[in-house]
Formats: sequence, C-alpha cells, structure tokens
Amino acid sequence: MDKVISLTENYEFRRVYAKGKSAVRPAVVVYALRRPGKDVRVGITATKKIGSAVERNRARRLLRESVRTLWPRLRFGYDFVLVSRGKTPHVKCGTVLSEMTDAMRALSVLREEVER
RNA sequence: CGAGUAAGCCGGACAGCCGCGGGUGUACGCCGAAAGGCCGCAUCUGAGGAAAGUCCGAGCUCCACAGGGCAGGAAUAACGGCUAACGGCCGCCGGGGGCGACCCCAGGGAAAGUGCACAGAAAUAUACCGCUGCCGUUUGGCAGUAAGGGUGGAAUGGUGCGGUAAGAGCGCACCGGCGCAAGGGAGACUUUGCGGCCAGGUAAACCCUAUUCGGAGCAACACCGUGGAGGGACAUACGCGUCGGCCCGGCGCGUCCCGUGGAGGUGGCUUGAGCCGCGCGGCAACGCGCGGUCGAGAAAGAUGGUUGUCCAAGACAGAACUCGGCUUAUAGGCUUAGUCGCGGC
RNA sequence: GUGGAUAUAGCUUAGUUGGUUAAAGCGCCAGUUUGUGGCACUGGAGACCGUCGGUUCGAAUCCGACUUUCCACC
Repeated sequence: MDKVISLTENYEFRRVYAKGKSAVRPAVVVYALRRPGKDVRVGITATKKIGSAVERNRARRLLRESVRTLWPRLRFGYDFVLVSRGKTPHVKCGTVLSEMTDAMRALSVLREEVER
C-alpha cells in the first residue's frame, strides 16, 4: 500500500465535498473524509478560475509534488481532495508544502501527530 | 556611427539527487488454467513556434446518392504558375504610399436593370443668380447659354488659343478617358498611330458574369461485451413459484446457440502529401534524384521538485486523430542582404 | 469537436435588416410645490455605440480580424 490511488469519478468528489472536513489556506484547500479500508486516495482539481492551461497544469503539479513529499506521514483510510486556488500557480513549492502540512495538521490526519 | 527595410533562425544552458508518462529487453518473487499481468532493474525517449483561435483546405471514418437541366443558398474574383487541395504561396500587371531599400490593395461587371444620397435650382436630368438676343417696358415674358457665382465628396472631360450676340469639343494644340488597328508579351497589359467626344458615384446595396461546393465528425467508426430486452433448440425427468379446491395441462426459473447492444474495455493512435543533408532544374513558390533518419501518444490525463554554476535574468504559452495554410499573442537575442543620412580615408 | 447569440448613458432596453438625426424608462442634478420630506410637475447633464482596421462622400448599422459574456448539441 505505497502507491497513491487517484479519485476519478465525479460522485467521489461530491461525497468528499459534502461529508468531509475541510481546511482553507491561501494557496490550497484540503478536504478529508474517513472511509473503510486502508487505502489513501487523493484527488486534485484546478478549475478554469485558476487561469490558462499552463497555470492549471502548474497548480496541479505543485499540489501533486507536495502530496508526494507528505505521503509517508498521512494516516490510512482517508479520501483527500486538494483544490487549487487563484494564487496557487504563482507561489513556490515550499509555500504550498508548508500550507498543506498546516492544513493536514488542523484536520489531524498526520500519523505522527496521532501517535505522539 | 546612426536611422530604417526585407528574409531566416533561436525561444535560457549545464550538472547532481528525488519523482512521473511511453517503447524495448529481462532475473527472483507474487497473481492467473493459460495467454499474460504486477513489482523491480537496464536502456531509449517524452510539448510549441505558435501546441492557441477554429477562419479555410485535405486525409481518414460513417451516412446519403440513377443521369441531366433550371431555380435557390454559400464561398471566391486582374493575369501566369506552384500545390494533394485551398479563400494559401510565388512571380508579374494595374492602382496607392515612401527620398529610398521596400511596403499595402475583397483588384470582375455601373453603355442589362432596380435602388440609394445632406446641401443644392439641378445628381443623369435639370436654368436659381448671372450672361446674350427678341418682345414688352412697371414688376417682367420667351428663347439661347454650363464661361462665372453659390451647394457639394462629386456639376455635363482639364488648361490655353481661336470662335461667338453671349456661349459651348463648335474648331485647334497638349493632357486625361473611351474605341479601333499595328508592334511587343505566355497573359493581365503596354507602346505607337488613327477616330470622335458619346459614358457621375455606390455592387464590403439588390443584382449580373465566371468558377467551386452532398452531410457529419475520432465523443467519427470497428471489435469484445458479465447484466438486460428478443428469437430458436433441448429438457420438460426432478424441485420451486404461478393459474386452481385437486389432477392433467400451460407459463417462468435451468443448459446451449443466434442476434441487439447500456456500463466498461480494446483498437483507431501515430511512418507521414514526414524530417535532415547534398546535387540538379526553375527569377521564385516548388519539383526531381541520391543518401541518412524515426522525433510524445496519455485517458482525471505524463515535463515537476530541489541544490549548484553561468549569462543578456528567461516573453507568449501545454499535444488529445493527423497534416497544409491563415489569423492572433510573444521578453530578449543572433545571422544575412539592400537603403538613407553624417563623418573619415 | 461543432454551431449560435451578445456587447449602445450609472442600470435596463430601443435603433442595426433597409447608411447621413443615437430614442425611452429608472437613476443623477437644478428648480416649482410643501412647515420639512416623499409623490407630482418643469428643465438639464450624462454615449464618440466592446476594440482595431477596411469599404464609402458619409459607418452604431456593411465587411474582416480580435476581445468579453452566455447558450445549445454530440
């Protein structure tokens, strides 16, 4: 269980939006929903509000890179949805990573925080 | 040296580590009846000049379609060539702009017809003022006249001389336009000569002429297809449900085959009117020959992160079936060839 | 991928087809009325018609390119 599974279908995103908890930071919004099983699944979105195709790609890549760094610390059995915001493509990767870590801590889905 | 013109090119570079998509090869292990797949490793490879807008033209696929004409609709518009084709490109002609290199032009037809237009007397048919003649003589009436005034973007070809009552291509010279003939050119066209003055603009107004045009789009389309609707065969031996109080009997549940196809999957999917080099033909677009080469192919959708060095400190911007163009966005830089100005030898 | 519509005063719309003057309502400003305000009445300002270019004597209108917003179909 060491590979990120993507959320694909629209109903999965809707379920996380409707029933999950959220944390908002200037460059990222994190939704998290507990579900049965040990898989961790992640969905990344960038709407047309973000900008052109280049800017949307940039936002997605930053979020994906951040979640790759953060991956070993996540608790099992959660669905995550990461939403990019208008600032996301114009920000450095370290900023996204720290904001995402902060949001995850606020949702108490990081493994080390629970074990402590 | 400065200014400007045209054509072409580049679109941060290099290295280390971590990570991602695809192709090929493959050990152990795991899954699977098998084919094969997963994980791992090695190796090769991985966005653009516009990938964009979707404005044109094609390939490809499916649908429709006996042949011909008219009407209607859309697009294009000098001429010659290039191209698979084009509304594209090249050359050239005509017109316009620039001192020049050079640039720009939807550039057929207004003597087929209709419509339109402030002002102005009048816009293709006309006399308001004026000028001249005659009549009347008080204002005036009739006729001639486009030289002048005024209006307008445009006023009966322009300028000058003659001519005339005053005028007028009425006559002449030059210029402009039109027609005819001859010479040149592949042609648009051009040069020369002659003729006579007949002909306002607008067709990106209707229209006329010539040419071209069937429709839809990779979410096309083809194949597989648990479930579901349909048809057939077998078994109707057993069991269950149903019609019924019960029996016989009928129907459904079962197996196999045919066929339709929702979800899903696979193909279409990248080797092509390809790219690079050399030679030849052509003013050029381009063509021909020879040699070399393979440069993305995903399916929630791959190029990112970080560290270091360098410089001019990195603009516009991300493939989604594929090509040929057009249009639009674009920091900065490089190369080549002309032009103009200034200075020096 | 394909097709269509939209842009006009601060706001909501006419005018566009068929060329020469941009009209209306609400709002805004000033005045009249009223003890004051509203209502009512009178008057006024406010637009170079999304941007750029072209055709024409003349363009909101015709033509081309671009931009914005919205819609439909597969």
